[in-house]
Amino acid sequence: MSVTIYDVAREANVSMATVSRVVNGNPNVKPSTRRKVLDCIERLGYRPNAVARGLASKKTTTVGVIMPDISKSFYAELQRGIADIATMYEYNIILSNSDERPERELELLIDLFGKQVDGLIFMSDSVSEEVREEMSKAPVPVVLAGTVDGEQQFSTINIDYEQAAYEAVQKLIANGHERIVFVTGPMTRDINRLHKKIGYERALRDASIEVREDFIIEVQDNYDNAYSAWKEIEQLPEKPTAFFVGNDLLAVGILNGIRDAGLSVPNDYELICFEHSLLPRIVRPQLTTIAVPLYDIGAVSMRLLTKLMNEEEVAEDKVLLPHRIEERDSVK
Amino acid sequence: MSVTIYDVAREANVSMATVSRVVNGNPNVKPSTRRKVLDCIERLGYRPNAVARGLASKKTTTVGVIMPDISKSFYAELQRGIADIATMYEYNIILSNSDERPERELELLIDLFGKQVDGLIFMSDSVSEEVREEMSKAPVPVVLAGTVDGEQQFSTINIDYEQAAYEAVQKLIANGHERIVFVTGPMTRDINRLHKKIGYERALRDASIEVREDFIIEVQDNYDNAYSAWKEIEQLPEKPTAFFVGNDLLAVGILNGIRDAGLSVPNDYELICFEHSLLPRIVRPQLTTIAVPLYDIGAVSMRLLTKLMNEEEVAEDKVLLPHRIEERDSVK
DNA sequence: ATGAAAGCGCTAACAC
DNA sequence: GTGTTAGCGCTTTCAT
Repeated sequence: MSVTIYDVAREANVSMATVSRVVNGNPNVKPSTRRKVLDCIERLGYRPNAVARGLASKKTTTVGVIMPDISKSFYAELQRGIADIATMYEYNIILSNSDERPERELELLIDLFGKQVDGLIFMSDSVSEEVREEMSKAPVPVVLAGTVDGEQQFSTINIDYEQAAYEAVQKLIANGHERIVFVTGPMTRDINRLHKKIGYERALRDASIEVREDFIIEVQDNYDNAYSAWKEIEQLPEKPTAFFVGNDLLAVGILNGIRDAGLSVPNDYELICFEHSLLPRIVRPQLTTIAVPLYDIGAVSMRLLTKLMNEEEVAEDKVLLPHRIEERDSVK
Repeated sequence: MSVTIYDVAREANVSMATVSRVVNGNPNVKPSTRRKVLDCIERLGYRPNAVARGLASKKTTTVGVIMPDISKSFYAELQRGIADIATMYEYNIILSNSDERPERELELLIDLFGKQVDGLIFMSDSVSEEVREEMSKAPVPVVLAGTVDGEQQFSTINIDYEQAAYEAVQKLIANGHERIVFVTGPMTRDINRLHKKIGYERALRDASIEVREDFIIEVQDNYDNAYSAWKEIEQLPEKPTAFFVGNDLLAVGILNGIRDAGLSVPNDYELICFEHSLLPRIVRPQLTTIAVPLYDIGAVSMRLLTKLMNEEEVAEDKVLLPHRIEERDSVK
């Protein structure tokens, strides 16, 4: 077996309580004793067992993170923000992918609470009823990162997606466009249905432009689908002149569709989208976007979670981080 | 306090051992008793405490994963493969980023072993001496995923980078090129110095082409640096005619440099690179690449780890997965 | 400043 | 088939 606190105590001729004190930096230890203990720890190669510590102290210094899919840059970037702050406060992260399946999300919540995480960060594109219920009786603090909570029930870090969408579409309108197609991921997602779409419609209405259902193109959230969607859009009886796209991957699909058809952005079509990755800077023309501070959303979420776990006062637990429009070459 | 196994036992008029048995699916329980216990569990809302279980059983059903940076698509994709197999075998994952700093890697190893993970997957671009030493005395199985171990000491899942590089360069040579630039991330990384570079050189030598140091361009591993590197390459006294690039992000940097200078791929230059993400399919022209099965590397690594953790026999613990050349439009 | 002792919630012999 | 009991390795009162 490996060396325990008890072995150290015996070796140093002190009680395990004293060893525990020096390991935990408790000041109530005479310097000479501390040195002696430290010495034995070193010599025996003692490493505290975090599981035993967790059982005794009821703190695991571990937080759970549930997200749809780490292989999507949106979440990977958020995760990096979360992880850096977690490191700073000395928490580990148990990361799991839900693929946005509510049953799976529920399973994971139960699993992670069972593992006694000290807190949880949850990401998804909607909060289902079962999930809401389970999170309501969570034994530890929960914060939603980059995730829309219609009920405003949980602590949440986001940007104002609706307003951002509004501004993007407004920009297109200011450039003289009236036939603006909205290309979006599944409308089953609250973020699309309740925010991006609403912002799009509000901008049109404020400019007295009719909202046309056939100008709202819903696709599965991947590059190939967006690329094929272009063919559908090409057939539209009334031709659009501009695109507002829900994210950069879809936007590049549309862009490539346009370009492979021998047409040009921004001459034949202007386009603006949300920015979640390097893509908008990498393609040609570079895309004008609404930059989403993903890393910051993750970092702020984790910071908030640390406060909640420490039972510190928090001024505001529903925060909207600023976004900005990144002017590049897909809009004149 | 929350409900414990003891509460359930009392409520069901059985011993905690029996409750433990039904919770763990031990068949030595009379069906009627099982039903009664299950009923109380349901009624009291009992959830097993995984920390206590871990302390008693010495198994945490948690594995540690150390990687340089989850926000890089290379690692995110690997991680997805790891995570899916982990889910299948009911392990959780503690994920942490090392930024390739050996001190940090060491810290994380110690931290994760302290948390009593049942196994560990390690990724990095080199295995430093301290890290090697710590992993050698690991209390649990370790496997390296997508990570070069010069000493062949640890279980490892990889592709044959050297051979892949060889084939890529050979392809360029077959197309008549003699002045082929190798653009690479830092040579401090074993994978670049010991594999990709060697494959490049071997291909040249086998074709009796001189290896020129000024044709090996080392850059920091990001898009902007590759983009600027183009300007440096442009100044080369002898002009290259083709590029072999260490990864797709760097390749796109070079590609954009070329195109923004008004030149064309594949007409003015041909280019081939390793493929780690969607990028090669997304840019125009689409890039000819060596496809690396990242997801599979992750999945196979995790599968191997499960066997090791179960002390099953493993036929081979150093595996090279197949790679293939993906013909697209950056090579004629 | 230090020690003794009682748990934390569970598993795993072992006994019946 | 079920109960008893001794830990797992630590933290945390409470004494001293």
